Amino acid sequence: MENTELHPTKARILETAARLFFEQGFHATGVSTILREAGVNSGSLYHYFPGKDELLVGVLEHYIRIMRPILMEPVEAVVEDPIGRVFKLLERYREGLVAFDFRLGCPIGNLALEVADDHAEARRLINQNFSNWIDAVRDWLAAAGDRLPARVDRRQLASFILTTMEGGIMQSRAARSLDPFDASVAQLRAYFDALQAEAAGSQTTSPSHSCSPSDSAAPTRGR
Amino acid sequence: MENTELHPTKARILETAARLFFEQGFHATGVSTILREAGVNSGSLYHYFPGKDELLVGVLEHYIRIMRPILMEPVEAVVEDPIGRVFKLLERYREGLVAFDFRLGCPIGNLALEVADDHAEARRLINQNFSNWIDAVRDWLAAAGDRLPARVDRRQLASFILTTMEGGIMQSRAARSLDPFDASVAQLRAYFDALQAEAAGSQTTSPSHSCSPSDSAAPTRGR
Amino acid sequence: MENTELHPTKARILETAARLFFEQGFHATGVSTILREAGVNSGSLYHYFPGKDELLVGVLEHYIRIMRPILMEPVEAVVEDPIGRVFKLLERYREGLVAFDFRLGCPIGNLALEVADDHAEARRLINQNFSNWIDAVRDWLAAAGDRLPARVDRRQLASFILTTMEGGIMQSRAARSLDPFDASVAQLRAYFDALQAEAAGSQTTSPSHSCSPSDSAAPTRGR
Amino acid sequence: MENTELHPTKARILETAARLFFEQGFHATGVSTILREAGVNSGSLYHYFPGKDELLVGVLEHYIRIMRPILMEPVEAVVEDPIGRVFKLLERYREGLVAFDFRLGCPIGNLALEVADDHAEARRLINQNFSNWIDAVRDWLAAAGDRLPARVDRRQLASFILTTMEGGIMQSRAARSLDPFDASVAQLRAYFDALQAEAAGSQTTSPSHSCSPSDSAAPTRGR
DNA sequence: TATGAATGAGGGTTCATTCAT
DNA sequence: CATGAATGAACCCTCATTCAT
Repeated sequence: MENTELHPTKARILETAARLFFEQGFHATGVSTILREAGVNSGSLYHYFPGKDELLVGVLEHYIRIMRPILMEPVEAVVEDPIGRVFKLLERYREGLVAFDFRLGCPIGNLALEVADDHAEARRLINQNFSNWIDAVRDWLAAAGDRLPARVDRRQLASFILTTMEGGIMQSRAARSLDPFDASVAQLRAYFDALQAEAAGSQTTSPSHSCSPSDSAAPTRGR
Repeated sequence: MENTELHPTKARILETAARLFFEQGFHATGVSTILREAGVNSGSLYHYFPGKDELLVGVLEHYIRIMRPILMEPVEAVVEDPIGRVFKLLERYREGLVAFDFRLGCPIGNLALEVADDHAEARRLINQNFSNWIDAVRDWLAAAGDRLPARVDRRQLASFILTTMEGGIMQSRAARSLDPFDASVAQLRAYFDALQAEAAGSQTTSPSHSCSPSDSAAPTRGR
Repeated sequence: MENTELHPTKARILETAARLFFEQGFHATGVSTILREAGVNSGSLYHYFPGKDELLVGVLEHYIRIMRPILMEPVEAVVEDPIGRVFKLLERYREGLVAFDFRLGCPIGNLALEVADDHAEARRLINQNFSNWIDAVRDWLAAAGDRLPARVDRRQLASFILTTMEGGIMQSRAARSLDPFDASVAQLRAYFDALQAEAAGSQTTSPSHSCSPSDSAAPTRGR
Repeated sequence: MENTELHPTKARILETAARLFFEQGFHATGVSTILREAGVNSGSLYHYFPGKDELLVGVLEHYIRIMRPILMEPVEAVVEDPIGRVFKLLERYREGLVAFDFRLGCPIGNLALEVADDHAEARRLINQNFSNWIDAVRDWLAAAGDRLPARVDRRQLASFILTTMEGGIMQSRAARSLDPFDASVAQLRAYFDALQAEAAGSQTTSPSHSCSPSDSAAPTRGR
């Protein structure tokens, strides 16, 4: 569905740049590498993008377009339970860590720390990516209804989930081990358990279909 | 105390490189910039370091040396309460965000995402930095004794605190706002409250000097 | 009246290129700039002109076409006296210097020094432009009849007037001041006065309607 | 004498750039050509000059340094008569036209029309070159004493000589013929004759050692 | 005719590094 | 140890031009 209206060459440039920025970082990726791997020559790239910075902007807009279809919707298709979706999403990132041998994490997180300061528009779009991610998760949390205490701000909690993902991935990449990621997710799970217990305690209705700690997406190895 | 045994030129190179890698990132910092700002010339740099990569290694070792004296010890000097120290430390990073207008966060976190994949030794040292950070916090948590449930792995929890810091900073830099950082810290605080409540519930001893949620370092604005 | 038979697109290309070559020089003007400012695309330009060099040729032919209508004829319409026309023409260039803040001078002169060596056809047309300019002024001088000494070659003198204009403009642009131009014109005026005096001395007829030095177009400031 | 204190590499870059800018113009000369012909590689050039623009500035400063030793002093060594020096100097430029087959003229004049508008510092130095040239000639004219009328501003007249040279060269290059240059010099000579006649007429002393028109450096062919 | 995507050589410049002094 | 000139590959980008539609 993505890039439907885009010129194929432009789409190829965008996808190649996205991949390389993800794999190597923005500064470490030379334009010539993008050109070679996209099978395009320099003039064409600069026909579509004024410069490397604008290509970065294009990549970040690309991520905004694809986030829901390739990240949230697959999770929603597989898991029904709102809170289950949260941990399923985290599991996806966990799988990515394994699949790419800890060398890749979250493309937005990488760019956030590398380029945000110097590129105003890029920073804005990185923030937009984060914001959309949080909003999608917040919608799941909202769907959890009274299974979470009313006092808990759903958007703050969603932001905390993003925090857990990004912070967990950062440590696991450095450690080349799932342990830190799993540890963080386990603690988040414990927090959710406490929240659900609190919500259940302050209610008259039956605390049905709770997510038990035991079906955690992240088995807390090394505990 | 750091760099006591270092040649002053080497120390100047190291400190300049550390600052510039922090401010601009590793790839975005040219060797010539380091030379200019350190007031040395290339021959001197390459006398002390075989190359830019090894300079990065030196910087990361430098961070290992200074972490406790400039990060943990000041916190310990100001706050006595073990759990209070955790949130005081987070407050330090919060102050850094404000002081540098959201353009600087955690130097190790930046490098972790930018260079970890390609530099084996750098990755190892980044991990060592994280590990030392976690161990220091774990020691504080251990000092909290039975104010936290026995079932909670102290090191896992310390790692989760690092996760909260790094993930919160990443979002706040992108948002150029304290809100995401504060939101994450507020959720962490809520988790700690739950843990302390649980620990207090399963005990006969008096739950003295608990850190109440109200003295949070991070006012949860925008909730 | 110019470009009557030209296709409007071709005319627009020509006028835009002429303006940009004048403002920026030939090499400093990119084809893409011409395209953008003329509102055409590359295919159209290369439909009308085989390349940038031929566009230059077209521009020089364009100048040949417009020189008399926009340069000589307006002068002739305003001034009747043949010698007066010479200095009126120089005054026009003086006004151009002021109007464009010394950043523009004579379009042909610019191209003469920049491209004449490498473009045979361009050099020929630049020479043709100079030649036409000189011929027009020679006609004026011829109309002055015996007010100038018979021994003076009218075409040589006309060439010297072109020399004065080009050399004066070159210096005034460099100085960002009218002084050098005015100085050169003042000296030329003095030369004309001497010539007219000589002619008057060797004649029996009345020295009517002489151009007195006092109505000089170029007030000799800074003398 | 020039470049005595300059590093040999820097001097070679400067001389090569000066020659190429002269032969091809500033924009038409690629940095890579300068590097190749100077036998230097890019890093070295940028070690001495921040960029191509500053190299241009260096070249113009170079011209300021060498103007008197290679232009004025040889003329002074050969010709004693002050006014004779003026026309000897013009003869030198005439010889240059012939020697380089009308493809080279005055390096400063070329740059004046090509780059003056966009490079503030270059424009200033071009003006300085012109100014120094004029001052040197003015000194000769001053030495002519009462052989020229007192009413004639010596510096204005010197500027007019520069004008004659630049305007004459421009036309001769376009024409690939000495005729325009010679024509302009012939007219200038006629003007000088008139001035000297005027000066002689208003004096009691004998008009000794006048430069007669017949010993003109520029035989007025094609008259 | 018009359109604008594609071409690829070359533009000026910076890079990390080496090495003679 | 220090100096700073030298190296040349690589950087991002623009150039004039071609060509399929």
